[in-house]
Amino acid sequence: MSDQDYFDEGALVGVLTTQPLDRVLDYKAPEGGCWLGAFVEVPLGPRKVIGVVWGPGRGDWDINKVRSVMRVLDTAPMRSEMRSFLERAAAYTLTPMPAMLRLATRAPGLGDPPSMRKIYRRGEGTPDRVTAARTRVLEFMSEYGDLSFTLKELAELSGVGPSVIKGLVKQAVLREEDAPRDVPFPPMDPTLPSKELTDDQAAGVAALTATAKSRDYATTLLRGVTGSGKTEVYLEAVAACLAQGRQALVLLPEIALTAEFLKRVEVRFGARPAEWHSGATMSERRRIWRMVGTGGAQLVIGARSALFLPYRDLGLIVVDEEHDTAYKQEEGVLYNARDMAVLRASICGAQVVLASATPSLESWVNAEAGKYKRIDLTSRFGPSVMPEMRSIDMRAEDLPGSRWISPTLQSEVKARVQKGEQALLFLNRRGYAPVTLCRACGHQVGCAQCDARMVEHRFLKRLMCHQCGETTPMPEACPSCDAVNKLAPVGPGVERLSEEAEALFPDARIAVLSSDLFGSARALKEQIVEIAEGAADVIIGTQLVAKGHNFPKLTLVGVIDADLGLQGSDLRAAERTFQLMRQVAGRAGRAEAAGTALLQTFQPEHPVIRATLAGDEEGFWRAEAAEREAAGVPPFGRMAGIILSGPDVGQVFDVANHLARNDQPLRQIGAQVYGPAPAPIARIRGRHRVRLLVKAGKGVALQKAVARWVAQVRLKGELRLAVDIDPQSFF
DNA sequence: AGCACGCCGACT
DNA sequence: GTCGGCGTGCTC
Repeated sequence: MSDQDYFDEGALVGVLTTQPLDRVLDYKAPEGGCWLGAFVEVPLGPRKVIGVVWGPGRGDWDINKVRSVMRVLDTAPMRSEMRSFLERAAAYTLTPMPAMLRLATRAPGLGDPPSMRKIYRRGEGTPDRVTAARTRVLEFMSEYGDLSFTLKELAELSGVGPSVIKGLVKQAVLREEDAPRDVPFPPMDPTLPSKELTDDQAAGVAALTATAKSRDYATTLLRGVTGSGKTEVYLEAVAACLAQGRQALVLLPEIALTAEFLKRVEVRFGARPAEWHSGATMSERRRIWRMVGTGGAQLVIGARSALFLPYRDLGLIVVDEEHDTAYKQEEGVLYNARDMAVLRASICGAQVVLASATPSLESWVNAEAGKYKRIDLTSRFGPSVMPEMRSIDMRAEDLPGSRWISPTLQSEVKARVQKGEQALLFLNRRGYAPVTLCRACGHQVGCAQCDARMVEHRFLKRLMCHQCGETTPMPEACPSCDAVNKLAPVGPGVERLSEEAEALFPDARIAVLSSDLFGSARALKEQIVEIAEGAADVIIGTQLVAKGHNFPKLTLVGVIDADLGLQGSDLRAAERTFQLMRQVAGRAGRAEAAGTALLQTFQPEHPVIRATLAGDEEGFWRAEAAEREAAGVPPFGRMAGIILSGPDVGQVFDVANHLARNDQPLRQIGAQVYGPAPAPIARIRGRHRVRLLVKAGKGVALQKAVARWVAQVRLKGELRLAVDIDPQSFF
């Protein structure tokens, strides 16, 4: 610690708290002084709050009102890497620092003294009677007695009930002691043997190990289809990192955090890692938070928020299934864990491994540009097995305007159900946002003001653009081919699709899988497991893909609307369709029955559709990249979403319109603003939500311009404004 | 975020 | 009279 990091008693220090005040507050250092990064308790109005010493005080507050830090907490100070990470993440996502600090202090009882628990040790006494159960406990204790166990652990591990333990305590055969609850995690052993590696796995491991030894920042895209052993490869990167004495973090989409995965980790390293997820109890969270800070946890397996734990020396972050949309936090602080992992690693000199069978286009472009290294694993089962893939030309199908399952797809589904197999009807989109399309010529009605598609709003009898808010009356005839009464909304919500499926397949068990329908990721995960085991014949879903689940009975995938995303309303729709195809390919290779994938499309000749059907990954990415580059959208341009919300629609729109009109700060960087338009979820808990979309060139200072732009409005009352840099969905 | 202050309706 | 509704504003 340098002199500048220490503050003598009475010196002015700046303290960052989690209170939403827009500045660091001045306090006097307490008796005994304090230091940069120290967690402190400070008085704020009538309350005590927790904060972090962020630097010297500014001295611009009335000195008579400046109060003293009450105490320095008995917690490892926040390291300078962590402070810069939070500052840079805040600047990137335009998040106020207090909200950022809240993310980083998501552990309960930070200010409490260490909590204690009872542990059991061998005592002096001898049992009055020797029973089989007592013998088991004593044998267990003589072998492992120098470790400490709680009542529950000791009972379970020696195979007796808790009353047996209590009985032995009474006779002083065992001794009850108080011990701190937050104890280090068992050490990981990186020297245990790995699984046998194939040549290309070994080459990948060698490359990642070399990077780990350099202790420099680097990001590697690890591509490998299902069954290619990418988990084995990145676990060796973890081993190399642990062998360097540094900590490692494996991020998984919440739903992929399974007992099965943890078992593999335990086999490789001989102990259970720390598990950080939404279901963790308060005391588990507290233990992990503390132990990560003191080095008592070497390996953390966690969901995205594990990125904000106070690691003492983080050397590796693995982002598994890096393409997964669950990495984007959509509430509160809006951040993408994959991007934040790269940021954090670049600050603390760690390496990042982005693992996926089907990388996001962003990562593919970064690897192509040489910003990321790239390791490709081929399947250990030979060339990847692709399902039989065909398009269904919807222009040739006889289908009324209100239905979406074509006769061809319908008969294929029926055939599978009769054989006792499963079929998945995949809707590449969440929520209800239909596209207006001509069933005679396939023309999609586009917006005259921008390049998005028009969406029908039945109750208004108008078409609306969800990007810029433009509306027109519902036309009678197709603007392209003049056919009358052929315009129809396509892309039904999952609920409407399930109604259609129930009518078409009355004897089949139909399950709807949509994240909107489940309260928690856990409930969704349970449902997925049941379905995988055969609890449904027809699955209707938007997102069960890419979660690492195996569906042995699934032999048919029908993509209801493969065209979504080909015209700009949801950038990633084509990407997700392609990822789904690859996932199905992986499953078809393992299941006994051959897989078939059918894409319903009005544009079978489109390059993206053709590459998807051909299973040509590089071709797909090149076609998709070309589309996005032409449209100037991410990753070839930058975007920001502004969501205004409040209980009064009119008021929300007024502010949004005011912002849209006063766009000078955006025009200065050549950015355009679209909207206001209803947000993806137009109303949440009685609050109306309206969105503005900003589109800018690649090299511009987007955040600064957006910050100056939104600073023009002062929000009164219930009105809220949130900025979403790099939004995931656009309509 | 909390919590106090403060200024108008239906209760003892 | 006064209990309490939640709008407005302050916290180093």
